[in-house]
Amino acid sequence: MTPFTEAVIAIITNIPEGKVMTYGQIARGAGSPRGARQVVRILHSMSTKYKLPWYRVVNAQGEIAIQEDEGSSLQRMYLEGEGVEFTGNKIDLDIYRYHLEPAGHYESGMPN
DNA sequence: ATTTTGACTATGT
DNA sequence: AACATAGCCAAAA
Repeated sequence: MTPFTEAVIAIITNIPEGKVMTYGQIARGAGSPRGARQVVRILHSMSTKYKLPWYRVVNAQGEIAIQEDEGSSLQRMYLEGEGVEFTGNKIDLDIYRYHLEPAGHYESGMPN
């Protein structure tokens, strides 16, 4: 198990309900900026074994990346069940994207 | 060893 | 907004 794989699993596991992340975003967070397709493979092979919320992962356009015969309607059902709203066949990432906690994010403008 | 294959993305029309 | 193209990179063939 590579560090990258472990990081990907950890990140996906931590996506909260009602939020989504993109493949590329996960890859970057796991330390491989061009590893979106590797994230796909990991999901493909580990999603059941590690009980990952695979359905909270969408492409960079906010669309479900799989085909109907692969379970796209199930994915949409899961997401809508968590309150994620679709506009057409897309999700508004400005609203539903989950941002990983950046390194330093303590209040910068906290009045004292 | 080389080629093909994706649940992808950024970029340019 | 929708489509094409070129990168991408590990696993499978």
